Amino acid sequence: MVRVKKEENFSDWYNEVVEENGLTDKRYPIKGMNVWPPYGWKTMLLIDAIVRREFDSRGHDEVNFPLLIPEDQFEKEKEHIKGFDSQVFWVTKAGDNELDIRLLLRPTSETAMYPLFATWIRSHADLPLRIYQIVNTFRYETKQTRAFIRVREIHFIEGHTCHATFEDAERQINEDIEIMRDIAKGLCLPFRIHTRPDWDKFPGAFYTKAIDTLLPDGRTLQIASIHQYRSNFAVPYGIYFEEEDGTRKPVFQTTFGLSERMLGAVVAVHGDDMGLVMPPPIAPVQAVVVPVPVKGEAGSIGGEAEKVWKRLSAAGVRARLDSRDIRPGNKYYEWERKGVPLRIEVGRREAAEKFVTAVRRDSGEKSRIDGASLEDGVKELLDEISDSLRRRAAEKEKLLEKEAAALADIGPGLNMVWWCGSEECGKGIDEKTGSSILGIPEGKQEGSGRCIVCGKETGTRAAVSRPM
RNA sequence: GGGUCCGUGGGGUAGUUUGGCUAUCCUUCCAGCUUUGGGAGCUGGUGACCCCAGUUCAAAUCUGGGCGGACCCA
Repeated sequence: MVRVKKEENFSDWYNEVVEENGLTDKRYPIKGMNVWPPYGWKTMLLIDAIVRREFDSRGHDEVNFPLLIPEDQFEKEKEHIKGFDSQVFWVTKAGDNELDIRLLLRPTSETAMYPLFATWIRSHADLPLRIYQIVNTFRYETKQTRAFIRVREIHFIEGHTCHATFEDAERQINEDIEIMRDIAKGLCLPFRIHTRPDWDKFPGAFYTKAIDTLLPDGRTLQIASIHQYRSNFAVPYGIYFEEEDGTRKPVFQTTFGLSERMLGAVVAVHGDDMGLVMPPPIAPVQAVVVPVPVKGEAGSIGGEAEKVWKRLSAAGVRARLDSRDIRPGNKYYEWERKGVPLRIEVGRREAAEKFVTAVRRDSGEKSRIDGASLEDGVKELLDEISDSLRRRAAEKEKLLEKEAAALADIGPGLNMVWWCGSEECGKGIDEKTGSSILGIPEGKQEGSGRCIVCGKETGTRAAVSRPM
């Protein structure tokens, strides 16, 4: 098998690395619907655990709504249905009978939840309502699919909130950004926030803020999005509440969506030519203990390695003992490809002198951890690896950002341009360069310049890139 | 929406043009021997022509349909 280098052919490298190291199995015979094997699923569950921790600790409650939505219920918000119409899976038959009211597989759960919200919310005392769910959603992608990044069955995390005022909904959006910061910290991923142009916002939304990450090939990947709905859904779905003065008003709503794309971004950003590099907070195996036996002492060295493994497990480190009867070099190779952050070697020297050898996946650096401080030493190293991954990713990301004064300057990476704000010029960039406007970046609106397309004076900066 | 190409063990492939022997090689997996501080070696073994129909003495190979996949253009 020819190994592909990451910088030479990112696309092939990605496909190979996710499939060969047990993150996904693409052999299931439906396009865009892949199997989660144990290693990949465990990683996703660890990401989900961080998500749950961040939502729960801020008072959001987890729920679970049905997969199927009746057609009439789906169709109440006109923009929304228009946006999803072409990619909905339908259930039209049950057994031999045609259904009177067709059912669809949720492409997202607004229209499943909102009729219930209308019954849950009576008065201002019921607000804010803040819930989320982690479920699979379905979208019939016709374009090329890619593991974790473009799929038809999506591992989706959706937060939904209802508020008494627009301002309170805006506060929620700021909190969503905080939640995103904390989740991204666990993934060791940098990200940027872009307010999407009007023609690219979520169907039915008032506005959309997207969380974008730069991939090493200079494209961008949207890993999350935050939507302000105002009362666009509350009115058609009848989600009204009674104010203290007795007046009846529609609620203000927001949503926050995340998905397995986060895992795709982790693979793309941190991986290298040897394979995966798993950030310690989400690594299914944080440290693998490998005995290095010599003739006649295999038994005692194996025993030492087992003790090390048990101590680490007891201390809360996700550790694994690899006692298979194959040569140590073979084990190193396998676990490196799987991206395990730390390898702990226990051989004759270690056993005799009461220490272990730790080898970092991110840098290859070897160090000696004294037996007495094994647990603390390993945890410290894992933290250092996380910090170093964050630093390295942020540095690489910064290199991908540049100024573009003319259309000809627009290339791979994140291009910062002046934009007059018109749809014509915005879409013109796409037509002429193949890159499109991601949106208005957070906190970069200073000074003024001439629109990169029409030359009109403007104070608006926009980020332009090729989306994945 | 329009077009092009492809489907051979778990993975990667040869063979298809010009129908014909026990379907090639690498890897994975299993067993034994052997070995163990960076992917060991030897021997043996398991395992495949996407599905249906047709042409033919004979189909992985040709024809039609289906299913699945990849790519290009709008």
